[in-house]
Amino acid sequence: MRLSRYYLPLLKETPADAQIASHRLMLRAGMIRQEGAGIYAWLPLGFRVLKKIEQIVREEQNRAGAVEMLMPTIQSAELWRESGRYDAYGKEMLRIRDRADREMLFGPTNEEMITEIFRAGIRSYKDLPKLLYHIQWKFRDEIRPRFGVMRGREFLMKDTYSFDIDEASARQSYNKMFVAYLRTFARLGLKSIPMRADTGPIGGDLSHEFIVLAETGESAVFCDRRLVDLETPAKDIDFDGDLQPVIDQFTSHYAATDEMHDAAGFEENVDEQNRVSARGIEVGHIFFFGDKYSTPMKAVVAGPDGGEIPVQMGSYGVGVSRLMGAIIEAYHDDDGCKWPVPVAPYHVGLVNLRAGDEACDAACEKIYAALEAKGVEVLYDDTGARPGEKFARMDLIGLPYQIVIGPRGLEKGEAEVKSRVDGVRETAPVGEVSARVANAVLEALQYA
RNA sequence: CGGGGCGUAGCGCAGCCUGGUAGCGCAUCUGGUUUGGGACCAGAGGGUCGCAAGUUCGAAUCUUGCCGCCCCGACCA
Repeated sequence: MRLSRYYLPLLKETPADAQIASHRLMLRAGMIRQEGAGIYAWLPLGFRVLKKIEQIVREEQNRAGAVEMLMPTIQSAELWRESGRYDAYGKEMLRIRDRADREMLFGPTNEEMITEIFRAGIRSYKDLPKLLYHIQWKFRDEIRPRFGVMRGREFLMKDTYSFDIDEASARQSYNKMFVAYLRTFARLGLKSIPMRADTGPIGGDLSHEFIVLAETGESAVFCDRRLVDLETPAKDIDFDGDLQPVIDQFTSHYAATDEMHDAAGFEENVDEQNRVSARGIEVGHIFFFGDKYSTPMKAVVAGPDGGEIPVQMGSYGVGVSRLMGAIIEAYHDDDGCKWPVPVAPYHVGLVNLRAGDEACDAACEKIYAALEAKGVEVLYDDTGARPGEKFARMDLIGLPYQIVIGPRGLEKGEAEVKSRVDGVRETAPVGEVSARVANAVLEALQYA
């Protein structure tokens, strides 16, 4: 993409409303624009990152055996009356009416709808288990939206729903999502820590929040350092095999958010040097809730003996748009974002220091074409801006690699390559620079 | 929802207390000089002062109501 054709409204000054780094940088780097309290438009640069996060989430869901679909954002009140949540949900639910004065709502989640869809198509225990998901915009009329996309009212969420014949089978579904989440967050460059979450009135131990450690996190968290060092399950893990050992590994050490924290237990069970007290961002939440919806909504299947059995359900959410904020919180410095390659809006920023100069233009065009041919995504700064401004904005938007072409270097046949993550700058022969950078990018994408 | 604050040019702000020509920096446009870390000179354009009502000869400024946004707390991906 040529910057001259792009829409990239950068802000030189720090927006007064933005309190945390990710919000500030998303506004400054022209990735989002606020359209209302907790409501954001996704500008081209931010949209690309959002789509990449979404795609990684999708790939890991598919790998775990979940099946993608898409449910609408608008739902009817009728459905929610069946589960009893229409009245219970309160003011967080945005309620609207259509022209016939029918009560509708903008979905804050989809348990009711997926249950309705499930019961319409499944009759027998032989058709179980089922694992369905979608990635769709949600609206929750939060009392206090804040921190940009970290707590928006409208947000993009991946929500999966599991349907099983009994609790043992449901646990396997739960474990699949548990492993899928560990892999998803790792691929996004994040260290996530599963923490036992409050299961509410249902009880049991089948609810975990996935927390990313970050100074600006909304909740205080406590965990055992050994958890942080555990290895992410490999991509060839057998999702239909016994996942329990992996889950046990990740749940055997102390980890709790402040509402579940037991200070005495923490000190008793965790050596002092392994105690981590930090702040975290909740990026995922998995939950088993049994027949909470299937019984009132009559989502039943015929069992082996012909009797009706309410299905055992679970739901599994990932805050896709929130993840973007979490990634920036983890990867930035004073100058801007430092995108990990897999989610970077473009892999390479090609900086033409003297647009209009024949030699510079020609060298840039050649590199641009060579990189694109290899599948490397390039944002080519072909504008007439001054060098200082070009450097500053490349650092701000934080593409992993910058290739700098200027008259000074060209005289010696050299290009400069800067790695945004570590700030290391190297020179390379102009003829080799595209191959060298392409290799680095493609290697970083291998992880998947 | 309770507490605090803000709304003036695209962005960041001053002016308001003490009513009287709407201002500054950045950005934008034109011309010129520049060009390896957010340039310089000269000129120009751009404003329903959040909305409405009231007080007044006169309101960005005072009063009332409404709307929007931000921050702190209880809830959430």
